[in-house]
Amino acid sequence: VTQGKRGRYHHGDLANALQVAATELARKGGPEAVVLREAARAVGVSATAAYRHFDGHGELMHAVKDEALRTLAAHMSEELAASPEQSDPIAEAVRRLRTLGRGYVRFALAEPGLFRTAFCRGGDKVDDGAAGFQQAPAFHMLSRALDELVELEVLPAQRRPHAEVFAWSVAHGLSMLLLDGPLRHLPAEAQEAVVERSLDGILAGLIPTEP
Amino acid sequence: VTQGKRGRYHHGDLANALQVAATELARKGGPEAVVLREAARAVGVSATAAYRHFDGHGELMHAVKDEALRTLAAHMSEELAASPEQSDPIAEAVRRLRTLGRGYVRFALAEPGLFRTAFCRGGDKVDDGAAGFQQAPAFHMLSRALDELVELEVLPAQRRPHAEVFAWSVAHGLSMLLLDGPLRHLPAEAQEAVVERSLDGILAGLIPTEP
DNA sequence: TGTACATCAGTGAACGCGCGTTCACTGATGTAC
DNA sequence: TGTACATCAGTGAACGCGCGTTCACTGATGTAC
Repeated sequence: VTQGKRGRYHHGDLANALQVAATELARKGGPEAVVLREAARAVGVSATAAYRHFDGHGELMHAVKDEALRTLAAHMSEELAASPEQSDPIAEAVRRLRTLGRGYVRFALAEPGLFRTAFCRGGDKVDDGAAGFQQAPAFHMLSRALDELVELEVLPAQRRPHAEVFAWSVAHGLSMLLLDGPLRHLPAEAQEAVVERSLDGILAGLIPTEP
Repeated sequence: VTQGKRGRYHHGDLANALQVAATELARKGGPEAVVLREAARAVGVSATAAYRHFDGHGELMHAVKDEALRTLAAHMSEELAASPEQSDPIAEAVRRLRTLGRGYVRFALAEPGLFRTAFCRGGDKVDDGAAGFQQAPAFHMLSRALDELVELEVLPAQRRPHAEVFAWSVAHGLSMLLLDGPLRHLPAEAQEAVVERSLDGILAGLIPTEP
């Protein structure tokens, strides 16, 4: 695709450009800010042009949600890569689970617009079935960390079923409460304390410990 | 206040009537459905009349959020009263914690419009400080149940701080994931399983158990 | 008990807004011969 | 290599919508004397 030519009639990559612009709107203003006309304006194209590439506002929204979800997963991967690996395999598996959870909440706090958009209502494809979420990259990372804990025999096998949902619920709920909920005015240090305590709760909820 | 006289010029209880109507809109359609003009229409009054009693849409919204929160707390209380009391004090405290959590999630699933409205953005008073949420009735019930567990020495005192936030996060996150999130298409029985497993997680996360 | 008048609680018309979407169109591109 | 023409990817004007809010107003209520 040629590029750089200004003012050319055929954009060449409009679908992509619109999605990028719309995602930027979401980043700055959350799901309500994802406005088809404004994305077109940002790209320098008439609103109508968007209809060549998206079925309408709903489809554009869905594309943005997808990208937000991918960005969340990428952020979690990065945090995983950034924190030092442990030599002890158990400590390493635990570290992964913790880091994944912390990455989730941190992303929510760092990119509230994208996070809200990723989990807002509407803009769903009809065909995503009951278990489609299991293909989500973030979910997959979480599953692998939990499987590892089972293999290392620190997470008892009978606690394995639905463990993802439990861990996910903690991270997600905490994110929402800190972002838009009753915890939204907590000072930064209290926020951190609350996050770490909740991560403790995930681990304690999964890994048996003697009193 | 006299009532029953139809078509009288002075309503007598307009503020209340508008709040009830607006809450009903929220119940049926979530926060976006809370429309000042529609609430006025439902009461049979001009839109302008609402401005005698509310500063505008934001204040009406705030009133609805407050009521939704109170309804959630009431629902949790009811579930508590409905489930049989245990004679063993420890079992009883555990049952309370579990029932509270289950009541929270069940309310979310039974009244999605109110639940979403209770936790939507916007419509906040400026004066609710950093710790205002601790006065919320639902939070208070949760705190009491946790205090009881400490007194009975099943919840170690060093785990007490922020325990509310952890428990709340599980219930809230699970509710959101089931309602609008990736778990939204889970069949009913899988939903129940996931709820119970997550409640297990709350308890295991707080109460030490030997392997 | 009656009357004047301030105050309260409504009315209805109007405004501006920006959205998503449709319509008939036109300029650019690429392919067949 | 040139030309005719189908197709593709844009344009710009227009529509209807319903919202929150403001404005000047009027009917009802209650109080002072």
